[in-house]
Amino acid sequence: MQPERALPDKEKQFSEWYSEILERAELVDIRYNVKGFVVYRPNLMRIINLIRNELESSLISRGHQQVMFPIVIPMSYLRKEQEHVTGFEAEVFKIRAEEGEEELALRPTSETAMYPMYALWVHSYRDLPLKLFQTGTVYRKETRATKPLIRGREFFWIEAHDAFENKEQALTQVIEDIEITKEALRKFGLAFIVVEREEWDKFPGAEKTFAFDCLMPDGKVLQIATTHYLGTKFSKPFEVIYLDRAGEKKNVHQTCFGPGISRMAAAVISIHGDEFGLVLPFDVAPIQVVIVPIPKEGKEKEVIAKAKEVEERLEKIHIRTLVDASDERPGAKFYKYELIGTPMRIEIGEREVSERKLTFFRRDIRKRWEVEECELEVEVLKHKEDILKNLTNRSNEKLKNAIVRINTKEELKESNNKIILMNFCGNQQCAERIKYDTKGYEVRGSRIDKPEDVWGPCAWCGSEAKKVVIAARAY
RNA sequence: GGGGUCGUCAGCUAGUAUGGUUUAGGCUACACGGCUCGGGCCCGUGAAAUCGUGGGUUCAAAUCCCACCGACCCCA
Repeated sequence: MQPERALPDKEKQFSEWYSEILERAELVDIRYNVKGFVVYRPNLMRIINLIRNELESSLISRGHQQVMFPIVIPMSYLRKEQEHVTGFEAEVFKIRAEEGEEELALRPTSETAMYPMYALWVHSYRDLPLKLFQTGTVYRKETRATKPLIRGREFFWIEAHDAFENKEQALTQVIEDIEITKEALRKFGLAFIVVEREEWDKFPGAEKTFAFDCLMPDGKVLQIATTHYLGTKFSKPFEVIYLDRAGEKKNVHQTCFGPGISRMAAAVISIHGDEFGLVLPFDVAPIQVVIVPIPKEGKEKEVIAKAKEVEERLEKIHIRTLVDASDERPGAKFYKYELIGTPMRIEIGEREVSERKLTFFRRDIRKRWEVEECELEVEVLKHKEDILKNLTNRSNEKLKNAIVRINTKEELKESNNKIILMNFCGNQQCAERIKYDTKGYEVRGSRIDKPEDVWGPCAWCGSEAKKVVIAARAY
């Protein structure tokens, strides 16, 4: 082992670790040289597509259909809902209009692109619910420092936009969106908290906003998905109206759900990774098992034949397998697949062939062991589960240890890289003071996955607390 | 919006203070050949940089000056 080639310590120097892993594992290339825009390389796209498929099939199995809307939005559409424009206009990329044409915006999100069409498509309660999603990029002209996959001016996500007859149905959808996200994050082994955002911190134009936050290694939280109840705030200006069973005109109640694919990838990379590179659970691993043949002079054929045989057996049980028979040295291959996070490795050399054994290696714990060849399938499937369990436990543990309860201003000021649980008065001014006086702690909202009862006065201002909230530094 | 730091092969960089023996050097990666193969071997050879762009000063500019472009950081 050559320590000088290991990555920096993830916990101590997260930024350095993150930049290096993105480059070394060939995930992104930042040399495109436009602020906030990076190139996604094949190793990243394969992970991203697995995340994307997971979410898309989950949406489809719950009655959504896929669409694709234009990337440009006429400014007049964007301006139809007042709070919405106000929230986004500053960071919209505009395409200057030619003489006599309308100015266009690159979509910062697609409500105002989609809802004019919804108005044309929805006439009757029979057209509802309307559940559509698209996968694609959106654009926001961030002025703050950008970080690949975490804060870009272009990002890749899914947005599902649903329309219902009434509030109850819409709120049921919000719960379903939360379920979809939880399900996916469990497959990725990521710990999370779900919060309802404060009144002033909602998505521009939403009645209610719910968000998923993951804990990054530097103690900041990363919002990786949101779902919003929009009420009739958009259906009024966009006139998305249906006739109900009594023949009465009604505005639809809408929801929108935005799981961030690039941010989920960032979370998987950051939360599971270590000083040797990525650590991927099976469900997001482009290669799940890599077979490294170890040739000895004169025995190459037997070794390769055995490797191929093992590969075939694994493919039969739908394991994404690769035999790396290139002429690099075995050691170089070991490091390479550890760098890109391949969860399991099987080494096959002369010894394995003659003893009818296989040498296994697990990326998450970096341990080797031997099993009888006949145990192959059982062993792989067993460890597939075990790896996910281990990553989940680790990640849950870190989240649990980061959450602390505080009761006073002083405790909050002294907190460092913690997720704070505190009583809160509910005032925006108070939240702004907190952010200003504590080097960036933001009130993220109240947990809905683990609700808490108020146990004292507002930890900041001392007045009566209305709720218990999470406060954290955030990306 | 205000302030700062920095642009040299694909990556990391030496050289810039004091302009001139530097054919702009090294390590990694890359290509070819050899030797190997149970944790990134080793040996040899090669290719690779109009020193971010444009202008200026000078006998002479990567080095000094100006402008622009780009990246990064800090503060509001």
